[in-house]
Amino acid sequence: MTEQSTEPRPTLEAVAARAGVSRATVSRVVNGGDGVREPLVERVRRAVEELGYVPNQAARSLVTRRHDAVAVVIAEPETRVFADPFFALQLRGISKELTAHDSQLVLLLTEGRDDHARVARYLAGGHVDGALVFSLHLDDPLPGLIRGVPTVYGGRPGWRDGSRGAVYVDSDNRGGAREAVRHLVGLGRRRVAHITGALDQTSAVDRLDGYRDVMVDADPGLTVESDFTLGGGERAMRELLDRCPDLDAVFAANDLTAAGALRVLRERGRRVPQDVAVVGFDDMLPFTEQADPPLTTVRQDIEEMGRLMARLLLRGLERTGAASARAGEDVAEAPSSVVLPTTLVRRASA
Amino acid sequence: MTEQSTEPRPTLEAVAARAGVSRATVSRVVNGGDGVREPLVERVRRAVEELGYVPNQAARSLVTRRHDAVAVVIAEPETRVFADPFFALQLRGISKELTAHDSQLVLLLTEGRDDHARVARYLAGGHVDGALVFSLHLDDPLPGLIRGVPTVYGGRPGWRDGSRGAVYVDSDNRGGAREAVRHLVGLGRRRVAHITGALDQTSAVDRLDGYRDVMVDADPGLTVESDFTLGGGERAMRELLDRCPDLDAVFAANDLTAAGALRVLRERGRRVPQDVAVVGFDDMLPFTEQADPPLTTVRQDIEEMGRLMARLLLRGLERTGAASARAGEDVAEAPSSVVLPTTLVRRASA
DNA sequence: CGCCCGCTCGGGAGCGCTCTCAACGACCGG
DNA sequence: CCGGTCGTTGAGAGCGCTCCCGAGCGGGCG
Repeated sequence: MTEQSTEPRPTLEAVAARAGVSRATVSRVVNGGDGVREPLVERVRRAVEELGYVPNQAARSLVTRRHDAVAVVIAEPETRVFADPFFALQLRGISKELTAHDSQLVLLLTEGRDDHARVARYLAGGHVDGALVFSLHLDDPLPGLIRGVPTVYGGRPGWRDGSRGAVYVDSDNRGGAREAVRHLVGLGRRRVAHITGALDQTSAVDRLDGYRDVMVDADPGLTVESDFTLGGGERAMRELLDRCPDLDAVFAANDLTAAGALRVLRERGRRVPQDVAVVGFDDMLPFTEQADPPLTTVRQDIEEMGRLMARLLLRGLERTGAASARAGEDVAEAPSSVVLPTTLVRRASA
Repeated sequence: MTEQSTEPRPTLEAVAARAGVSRATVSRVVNGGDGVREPLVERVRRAVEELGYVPNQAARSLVTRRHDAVAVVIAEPETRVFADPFFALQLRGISKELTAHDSQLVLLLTEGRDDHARVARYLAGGHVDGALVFSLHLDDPLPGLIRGVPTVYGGRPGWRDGSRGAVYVDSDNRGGAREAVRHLVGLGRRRVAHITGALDQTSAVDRLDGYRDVMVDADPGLTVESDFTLGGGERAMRELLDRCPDLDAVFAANDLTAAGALRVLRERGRRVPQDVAVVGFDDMLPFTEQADPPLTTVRQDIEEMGRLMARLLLRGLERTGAASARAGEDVAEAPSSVVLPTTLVRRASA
């Protein structure tokens, strides 16, 4: 392992001495250089360069109370998270946005219940400026434990009392589901079934609601609860076929579920899309394109969701910290939740 | 967005006042309580509890020069990373181990070349105690830029000069490949082809070497270069079939590539495994189990790799920082690289 | 009985930085 | 020509913590 170099890193003091100015001046230059005359700026810059000076973040945080770091909390009791590229893409979007604002990403993965306390303590400890939280489940205790830390949620939190002012970024799950089902109906399908996702997640609930919006008088037997997994999709599809052999379309809560459905349909000798049309949700590439037949699905821009979450949080932080805002300047609005549109991607399965 | 509470967080001083002791004593209790008599410990603990005191990490780091944080660097010029659960699982292993040692995980994703400098600067800035680096590509400039930060690599770094003492954790790619090919040979296959991974990654090179170890005199035409992707696997399989129509087995550098191969084989009317046996690499679940036919593949324990990387790094840090080690106590060995075994998982495809 | 040692505890310095405030010129208007 | 003002710089305090050192106090041993 590469060893830690023992030579001490240069301090502000050292740079000041070398440049022949005071610590305060060096500090000013390092932090943008406002109010320092050009020749001095130049001299300080050179000294910084020569000494390879890098500010000590700990010392800085100690006085500024800013950390230039944001926690990303992924409460993840199940392994499903890692079965699709959802979080990876989201992280990527978040990372991009944070990097652009010189903020670091502190990743907090939880393992079971006890861990929630740990995460809450960490957040309360003021190590980070804010938090981005993926609250997957309706009964997740975490949101209740987070106090005093600006937070943006990924996906609408499922609180009974109407998500009391929480800021979140979500896809238009309900609208997307509606579009998917309308598409199936537009194809002339009348017996449109729905395989739900795990109904302790708002995304699954919203997609189910979207389905119901269009299929107002649908046979309740055409809806079967599942869990967003491939195996779950298979099981659900078998149950549906047994119960309603005359169904002519399936709207699955996500692509993985749709994949399970496709497999069972083939197994039972139904042709897709001739006998049964299938629509998924997510547009999980390259899987959807490579499926047999290529899957018609509802696309959501996952990376953009991540980017937006970060942007919302950072904007909120700026606002709070903007004591220095000039009078007369518009104070930025408190950020509010955003619901991103979805688009139906038509391929061969419906 | 939940607003930042403005009431100031209690300091050591406040706890000391409440408990009627000095700052130093509170500090001792907070850091383990050695050398403080029981009744005092109790009183301090209660004061901490009542005030909800949480140590200010910035202040602490300022003097201790420890951060209890480790950077995870993912140099990721391609999107392949997010197509399989590789990094997610690795991260999970890392996270588990770090959590157990009260360390935080700072995630650094890079976007293109300029970002390497940013990452290097951050690491040099002494924000973290060490780094875990996934150095995917042979020509990756990052390892050269990392100075003075204890580092453990994920996967053998591909330096020409023999990886000069770098500590890494890797799977036994070569051995795993050998086992896979031997299995095919054991099945009576004589024309065993290999679809390589992206050969600018050591894992791909090592798997190719493993293949060659067994197929010493193989027709060079049976090896075709690819890139670890599904589409790449398809292309490679087509090329192979055109070139060597008589092949009776394929060892693909990973499961995704194998999936592409399976698809093309079906398309061309070859039965798997009767006409052509196929083995993959990774055991990427649930995909391998659900493939048609279920894929025989070489499993590597990705999560364990992550955990091990973190453990190695932390052990190295302890060693360096263990100035307080009692004389006579064995000084821990400098950690050295670990190569994890792989196992062949036999399913239907070979 | 006295001395010395070891265990507890508190005092205080200082980690590297930011930020306020005062000092100092230069410059402008009256 | 002088007072006021603004722009530029430096001095110094202090963020919350750790850790060194020395004071105080028993207790064991000679």
